[in-house]
Amino acid sequence: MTDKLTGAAGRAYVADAIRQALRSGDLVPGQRLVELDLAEAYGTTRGAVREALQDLAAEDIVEIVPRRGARIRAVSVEEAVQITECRSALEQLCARKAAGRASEEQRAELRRIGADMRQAVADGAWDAYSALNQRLHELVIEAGGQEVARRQLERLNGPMVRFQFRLALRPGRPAQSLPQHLAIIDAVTGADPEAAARAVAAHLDDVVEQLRVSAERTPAPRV
Amino acid sequence: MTDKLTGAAGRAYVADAIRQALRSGDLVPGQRLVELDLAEAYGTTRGAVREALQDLAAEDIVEIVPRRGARIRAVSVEEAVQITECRSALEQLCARKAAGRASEEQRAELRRIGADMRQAVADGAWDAYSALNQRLHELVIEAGGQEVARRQLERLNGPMVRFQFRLALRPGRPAQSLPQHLAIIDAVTGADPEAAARAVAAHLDDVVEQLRVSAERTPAPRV
DNA sequence: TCGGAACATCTTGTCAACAATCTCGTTGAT
DNA sequence: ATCAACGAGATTGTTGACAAGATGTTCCGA
Repeated sequence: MTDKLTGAAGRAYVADAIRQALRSGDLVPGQRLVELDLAEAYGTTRGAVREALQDLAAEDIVEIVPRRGARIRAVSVEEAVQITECRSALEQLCARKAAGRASEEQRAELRRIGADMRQAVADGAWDAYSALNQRLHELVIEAGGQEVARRQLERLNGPMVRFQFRLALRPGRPAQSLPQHLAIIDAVTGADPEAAARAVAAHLDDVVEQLRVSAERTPAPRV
Repeated sequence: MTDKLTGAAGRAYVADAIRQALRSGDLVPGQRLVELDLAEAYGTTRGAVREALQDLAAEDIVEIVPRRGARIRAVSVEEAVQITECRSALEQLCARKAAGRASEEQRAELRRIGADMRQAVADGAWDAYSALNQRLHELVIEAGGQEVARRQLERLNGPMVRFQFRLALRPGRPAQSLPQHLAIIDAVTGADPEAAARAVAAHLDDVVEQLRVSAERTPAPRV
């Protein structure tokens, strides 16, 4: 860390750092992001920070209002629901394709993930479960070979980090979602496209449900 | 038009101008976009052009490679198919919602569009038909109230302009798509969510089919 | 005490010049 | 004739300074 991270390198670095800070809760929605502060904090130039903020704005993670700077965008429950519905539509597509064209290796990895998930829930290993969950979704998208859908889903997930961690915390949540995940795995490895789509839809409908319930119990996010 | 269009104004202006130029065929895939040339052509500064290019890159319309500048991105047929499949997934979602919650005004406008489309095909009024087609898709999204899906669909359509115009040119195309459009309208106005989703899926499956056929007849786009 | 006008400060937007890199045509050797 | 090395010109990347707008503070009058 001798030299300043400048230009393109700094741009990616700052963007990643902010995404990370959001995940870990160091940044909260509504918080102002002052270019010069960030530049000093991360050892870059204002230019690099500026471009990083543009990138994050394109991902709908921050909101830039002219002459007033950038702030972390707050995502309403209603918007989180819509995002999840879009995710559902796109992941159904991927799962359908994956059921039809996944390689034998991919099906094997899916089965392995299923077994590991059972184990993780039995052990109460929530971090491991969460990682497996993520890998499962990735693998379905990858096996579906839908590059375009993958990009869309990435964008969709950007603003959701805040909600995801609220959801994962709910007690009993892993036990509830486990059978849904296993159903997805069974359908894809069983080469049944329609069942795969239905399983994904059922899982994400449940996530929507959980979002709505969590909205009632949690105070509205501050702006 | 006395003064230079500077800053944010120029940025939006240049981005729009490039999108327009792409639609009208003045720019072709692979073409280099030199910052200084564009700045002079549109009467702006290099800075504004630079930012406009970043925006277009975020929309996947241009491709920026470091130190080598921006060029119009070429979209392969395979990618166009994937884009259309994603569109299908998202528009099915919107149509389902629209069937359930469209206002009476919106249903009335849909019926009107249907009638106008019949007329346009009967008259051979292809420009009018194309405009009605666009309005139909917009209206379904709007009636569905899916703001998130709308944004996603906008992004999706950016790189497709080139293919869209190739498709619309095919003789007999309007006559072929008319019944599909009418089926969508009937399902939405008839408040039948599943039929609406099926109708949208059928329409876009046909578009995928057309894309594949057109790929066989048209030489591969130059890079 | 409250409202608001004038001011000081902070922050973002813009530009022009400079630096770094790439492209392409030329030259010279094999 | 082919190829590689070279160099001039073209093009993008980066920086620092300045301009312009927003925010917050102080102070005065009612």
